[in-house]
Amino acid sequence: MSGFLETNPRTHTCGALRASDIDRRVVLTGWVQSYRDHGGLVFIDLRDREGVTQVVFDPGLSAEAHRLAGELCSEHCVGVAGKVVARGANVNDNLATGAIEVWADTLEVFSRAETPPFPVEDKLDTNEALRLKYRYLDLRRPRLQKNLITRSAITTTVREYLSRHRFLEIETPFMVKYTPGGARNFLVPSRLNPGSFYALAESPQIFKQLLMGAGYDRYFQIVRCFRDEDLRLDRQPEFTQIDIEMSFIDEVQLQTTIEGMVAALWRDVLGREVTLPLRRMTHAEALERYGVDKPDLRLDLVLCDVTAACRQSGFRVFEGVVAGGGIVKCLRVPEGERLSRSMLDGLTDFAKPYGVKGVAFARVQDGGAWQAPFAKSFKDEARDEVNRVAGAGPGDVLLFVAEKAKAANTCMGAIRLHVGDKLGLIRKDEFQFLWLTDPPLFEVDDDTGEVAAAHHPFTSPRAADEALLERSPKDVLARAYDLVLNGVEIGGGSIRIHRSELQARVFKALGISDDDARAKFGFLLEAFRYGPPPHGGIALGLDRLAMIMAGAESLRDVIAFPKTQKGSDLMTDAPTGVSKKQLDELYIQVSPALPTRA
RNA sequence: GGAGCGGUAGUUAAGUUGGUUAUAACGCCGGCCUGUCACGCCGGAGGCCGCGGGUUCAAGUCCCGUCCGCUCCGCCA
Repeated sequence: MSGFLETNPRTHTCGALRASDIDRRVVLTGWVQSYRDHGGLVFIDLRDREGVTQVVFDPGLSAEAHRLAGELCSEHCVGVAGKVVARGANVNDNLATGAIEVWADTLEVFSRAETPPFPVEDKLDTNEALRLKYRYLDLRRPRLQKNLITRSAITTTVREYLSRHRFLEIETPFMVKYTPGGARNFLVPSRLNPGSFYALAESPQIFKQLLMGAGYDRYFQIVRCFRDEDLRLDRQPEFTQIDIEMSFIDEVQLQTTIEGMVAALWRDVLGREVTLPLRRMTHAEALERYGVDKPDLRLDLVLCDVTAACRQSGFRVFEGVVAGGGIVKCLRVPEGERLSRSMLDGLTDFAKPYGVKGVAFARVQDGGAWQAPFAKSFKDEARDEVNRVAGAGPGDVLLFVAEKAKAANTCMGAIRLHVGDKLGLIRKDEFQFLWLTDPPLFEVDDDTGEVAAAHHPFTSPRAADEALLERSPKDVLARAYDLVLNGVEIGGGSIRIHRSELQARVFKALGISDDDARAKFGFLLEAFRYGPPPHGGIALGLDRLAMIMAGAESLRDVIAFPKTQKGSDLMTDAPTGVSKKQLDELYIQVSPALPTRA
């Protein structure tokens, strides 16, 4: 049984052989992808992560190998030795190795496979739950293997690029002090300190700033982060960041460094050139024109604000919303005849989850008149002004949402993408990068007036806005930036505060008392009493980056062992309950209100 | 916390206004086949219709609940 690999060490992968290898004696290993028994000849497609090669068993060449081959099944793990032969008239153009085949004289079955619960191939869309339960089989599919190979290529290039630019890769703790604010933390009980908990780091933010203080002026880490928030297509509870921090730079220098890395990634991994510098847009412009803080620029449609024109338009629905402090947002869709009545009516249902009551629409006629249910009540001057602001002309359809600003923007942003997708206006082969700049430093709650950090409390305000910290916090803009790619936020960062006087003012604006600040971030504040450098950084979402670069549809497809939307791992069955003994050791009691679990 | 979609053979799906024995394809098992590559041909086995209640003479189908998966809103400094 043993000994095959000793006498027949693997010579090639299953994606390697070409016409130039004809007559060579080779040894391949892999899994049986498919099996075609002609009674006389037996063909198998042998698969490894590099590709597929056809292997032929001819009883005339080796009766023993042919006999063994007759018992093969899908997903058996085998090794074959034999000669590379030209396919002649039987070339298979669908295979990279299609010019040749291997005439095997020796077959070793390393291990047999039970019939897999689903076929190991790309095209079938098997139920996600089943795929996750048998993740190790799912991961055999070429599509997923390609994704993980791409992901590995990304981290290789990142390490090369950053090392070349004198960044140091430094690890920081996962088990950290709980810090309030921001994402919910996973907690880890401390056995040695009963009743006390670590938090799993939601990011290495404070540690990398401390490293700057310590003089490691260029740091990076490809690091796992943990956030106990609800999952999405592009959000997992544990995910990986390319975490970066630099001293003695401003935002443009940092962005230039990151742009260089992005260009290197696209060149090395995808063989595509990225034009630098990347486009920039302010946060305010993004909200105004795209309704979101992560515009997808593969689509040319833009929104406009027609609140002023609607204030006294005669159309009471809009007037009422405007009088109540809301806004009216408009999307101009060219070639509006392609939008059917049922599609337009359907938009109201589409808008509901956004807390929007309705989506109004008007077809613009020759001369600028509207064909719309509310056209009669809409004053001509107001209509002309809307047409002017929207740049509308005959044939266009205008879509309107009138709501509070946040809901109107979010909803119209979503409608823009929805309609653009329906009409095939999104250029799917493009990579549209964008730096989003100058976001507000604070988020001010409309109802309570409470001030919260929009990014994190160490983000520096723009120098010009410092004077507004006390007077008008909502107008203070931050030295922060997001990197957006095709409508996905793939990174975000900021220039940090390194002057304690400024930090104190920001804390004060946030309503954090000196005592609070000391209790929560005391070690950072103390560290920054000892000559911290000016510094700033960014964190890029490796998973999202990999998802886009690999052309994957879900974050799960670029993570080897992802979790379901409820955060469970269907393969290992995590999370599970634990024994009373384990809990006792940690001085933890599970609430009796909970039904007990395994 | 909320909304929507889905769950039928190993897999992917069909299953009509509730009505005989729940279909098909692929896969699987047995047989045949020396140029296939989605091989082909002949035969066969395979079902807790997610789970629990209810309505009904009768439930895969209708109602209620529940579990799981997916997508979204809220949430993600």
